[in-house]
Amino acid sequence: MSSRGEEQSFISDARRTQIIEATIVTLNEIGFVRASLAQIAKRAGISTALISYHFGDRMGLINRTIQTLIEDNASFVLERTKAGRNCRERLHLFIISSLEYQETYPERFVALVEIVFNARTPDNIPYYMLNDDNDAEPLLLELRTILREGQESGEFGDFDLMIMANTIQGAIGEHAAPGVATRMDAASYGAELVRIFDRAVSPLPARQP
Amino acid sequence: MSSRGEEQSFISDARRTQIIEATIVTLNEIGFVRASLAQIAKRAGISTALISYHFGDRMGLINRTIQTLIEDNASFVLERTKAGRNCRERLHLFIISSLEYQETYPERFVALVEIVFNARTPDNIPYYMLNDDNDAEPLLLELRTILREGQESGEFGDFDLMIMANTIQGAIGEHAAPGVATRMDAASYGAELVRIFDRAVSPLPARQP
DNA sequence: CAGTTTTCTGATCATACGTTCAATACTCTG
DNA sequence: CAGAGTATTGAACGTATGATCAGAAAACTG
Repeated sequence: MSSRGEEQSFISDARRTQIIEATIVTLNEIGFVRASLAQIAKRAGISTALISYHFGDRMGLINRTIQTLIEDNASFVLERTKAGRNCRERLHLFIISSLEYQETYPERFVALVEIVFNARTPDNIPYYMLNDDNDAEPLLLELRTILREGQESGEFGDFDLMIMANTIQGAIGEHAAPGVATRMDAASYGAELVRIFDRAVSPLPARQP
Repeated sequence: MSSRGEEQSFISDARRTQIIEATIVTLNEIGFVRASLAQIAKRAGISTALISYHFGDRMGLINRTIQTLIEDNASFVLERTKAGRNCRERLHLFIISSLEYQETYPERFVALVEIVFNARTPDNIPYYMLNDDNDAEPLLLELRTILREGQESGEFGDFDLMIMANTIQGAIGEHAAPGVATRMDAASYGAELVRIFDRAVSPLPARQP
């Protein structure tokens, strides 16, 4: 193989995941701005040169890390969501398990936020401004699918698909931020969100005769 | 006065606002991470030393900038919101004018996001994790007031005040991010949000006899 | 165990950053 | 218009950063 070990390899996969985990911890503790290669290397107990060796670039490391975080979050939520017997149930599970993920892996969620709102693509486009048609947002795509199928089956009423998906996503993300909400456990918060969006999504009741 | 011109002064207020405006433009164009004093100074057509002279610290500049942005946004929205004749109308105006602000001053909104999600307090606490009981979030406070008064007057139904406020705030913020939504004008997006939260907030219809 | 490849480090480099300071220009005021 | 206070600059400093490289160490292979 080439001297630059950027591509897949044998045992060093473990090293790479170790470095990524150290990156996540560092991002959570001191944030994107101060998460230098030196800080990450110290936390991983290795030299900074080794990080460059495995990921080539600092940007390479960041990209792999956010990829890991998104896949993690997505598989957690999707696994629990697919147990739903109908669209309404799947929407409930989507909301609840999303909040459960935040509560279970808060450092991973913070790391994800740190990258998404700090990093920019080589074209200088912020991650949080990125077009979402690609597969960088599997959860948003799943959410839209649930909503669309619910509309098609008549389970849900009439609303703008994209906007409702964004709104639900925003509500879930907002749970992490504000002080009061953070002090509330995910289950209670999730139950209330379910109540809110259950009404928002359901068909209008038949007009009284 | 002291040789360090950090406090209020005569004509140099203009300089300070000029520097703050340059900071906003820079944050919008290249983001928080790359928005160095040199870049800001270049855009303002002055030296970096002058920034330090007026704001003491880089952190001082950032704090003044975010303060300006929050006040700007708040006064824009609050001014339009108070025209509402009842809580429902005020909620509508709150949502619509918030989106209108984003559409009218996109670079200010981006700058606000860049700071909130990048900067940390001297205690290493991310801004987006800050407790919201203080006056750093005047719009969130207003939103809660609207919802509370609506509940007290019977205009609105039963829901968790804090969570509903967070949800609405998240929905508004989310408008800026996703590709599809960004390509939609604020008025249409706002109208749909109003529709969604009108239902979420209104009292349950009387049960059929 | 000899040879080859992969993994890893310490040292080094250029660069960019925020901050400081002495010196200069400007703007008032009396 | 002199003199005092204010505004502004260029240069310099110390530091931290990401990247590079030659070479050591380890792991693997035959």
